[in-house]
Amino acid sequence: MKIYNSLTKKIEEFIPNEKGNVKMYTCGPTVYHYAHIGNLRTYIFEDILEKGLEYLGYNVKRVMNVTDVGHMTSDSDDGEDKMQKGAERENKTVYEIADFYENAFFNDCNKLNIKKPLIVERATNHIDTYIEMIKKLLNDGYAYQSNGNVYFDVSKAKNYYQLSGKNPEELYVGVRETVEEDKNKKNPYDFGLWFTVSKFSNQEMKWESPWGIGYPGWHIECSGIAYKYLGEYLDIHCGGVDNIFPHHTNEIAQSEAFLGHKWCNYWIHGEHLNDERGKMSKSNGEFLTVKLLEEKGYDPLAYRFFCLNSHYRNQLVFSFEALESSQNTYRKLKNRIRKLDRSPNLHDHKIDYYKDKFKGAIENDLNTSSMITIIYDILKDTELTDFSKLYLISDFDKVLSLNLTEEQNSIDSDTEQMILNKIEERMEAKKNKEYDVADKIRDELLEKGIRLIDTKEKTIYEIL
RNA sequence: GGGUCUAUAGCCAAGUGGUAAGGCAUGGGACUGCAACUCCCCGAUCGUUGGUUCAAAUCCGACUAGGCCCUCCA
Repeated sequence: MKIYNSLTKKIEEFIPNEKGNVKMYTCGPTVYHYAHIGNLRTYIFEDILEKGLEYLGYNVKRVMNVTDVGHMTSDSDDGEDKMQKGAERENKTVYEIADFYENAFFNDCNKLNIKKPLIVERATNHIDTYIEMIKKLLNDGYAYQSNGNVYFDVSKAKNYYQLSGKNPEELYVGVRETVEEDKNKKNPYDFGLWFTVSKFSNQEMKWESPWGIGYPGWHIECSGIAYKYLGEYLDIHCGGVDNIFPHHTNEIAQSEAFLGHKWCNYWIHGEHLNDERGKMSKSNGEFLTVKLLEEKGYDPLAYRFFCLNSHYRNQLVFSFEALESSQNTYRKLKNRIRKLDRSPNLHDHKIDYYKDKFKGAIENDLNTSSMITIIYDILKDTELTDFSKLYLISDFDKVLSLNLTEEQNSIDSDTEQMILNKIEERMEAKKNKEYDVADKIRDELLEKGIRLIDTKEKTIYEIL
């Protein structure tokens, strides 16, 4: 499989440390608010990556964290913890906030057919691991204490700038006016490993540590959880592109300093979803959630389809017009598949041909757009029986997860009888040329999600 | 200022050196009492410009435009 590696900035052949097994770590959400659909795009990409690897025969062990502490709104002295801020906003405890939004997050994932990773861990469950790591980093001279906090010393790290591709002389600190420098640091790029209560007195979540009561920095949690569940060597680490610097850069620095060797071979990042104005964010523009899409009448899977029609490394511009178009495509595609004859009649001489094609699309840096094209190729192929087509499409849907071969929604017999009666009534009206009556019946049923389809012989219906 | 990515029809997008996949939308047609659903037909020489090559959307250079990152972010 070929995949783009942010570390080397090249498309590379993927070779896991252990043949056939993949250790994959993906950064999870900070559960202080709902996820917007841009956040979710990254999780869709990671889901495809995981399922794609499995389709190719790999055994994937995937771990994800849930950040419920330590993620600051800024790195200066007066930075607030995002969770704390969320709790104050809603007048709840941070634990209540975490529970609520973690739940909401996985709910959204569920609607988008994003599989929950094998291991999902809260940051606050592993304080002892972070403390153990920080102790060693201090002991080995990679970290230092200053004014009650513990910082990682960036100047001690090897290749600190490799992933971000930055040049230390040209890095401007505080390019944005709102960013303030932390005076406790030796080097402006140093980052916090442990904060003490001395500075954040209103912090609700705090733990004992050798450096005083306090709480961990954001970056150490991912390194800690990855280390605890996946050991010393990682094959893949994912996240959104915005995490390349500083989050992933810092993870590499502290993990490799702690472990004493190279940690992760492949860094794979998903591009952002933009709107007409640029990057989508919670603070700028419309806050688009899965719930909102549903309220506007969109199927969450149409959004998944929209994302898959593009490439994970391409920025994608969201608009309701574009989503509408995807929903249309998605609906039509499912319609075509639904009309295939399900009676068993496997005709296999081209089955492997298409499976290989599909694998080729996965192996080509996760070319989801091509995967979808292959579905259309199959539908058009006159050398395949309907049954073979269904077999192939449902096989590919293990990766795509678009419910492509889902059967028509079923209804109970009472409803069915009601519909049949209405159709009968409408036929009568049509015979008598009472088109007003006929159209009214049609409209009423449509409102209930039942579409009448007039064919030459008779009228049939479809559940939407 | 530094870094990085992108540029293919109205929109999404494939293409990884051999004469431009696919989908949506639009238009035309079939079907219909009218529609809806469905089916059929129709569109681009690939940002600009040099170069390498028998051959380039595909490789190299320049230019132009745009996105993102440079301690909130997926």
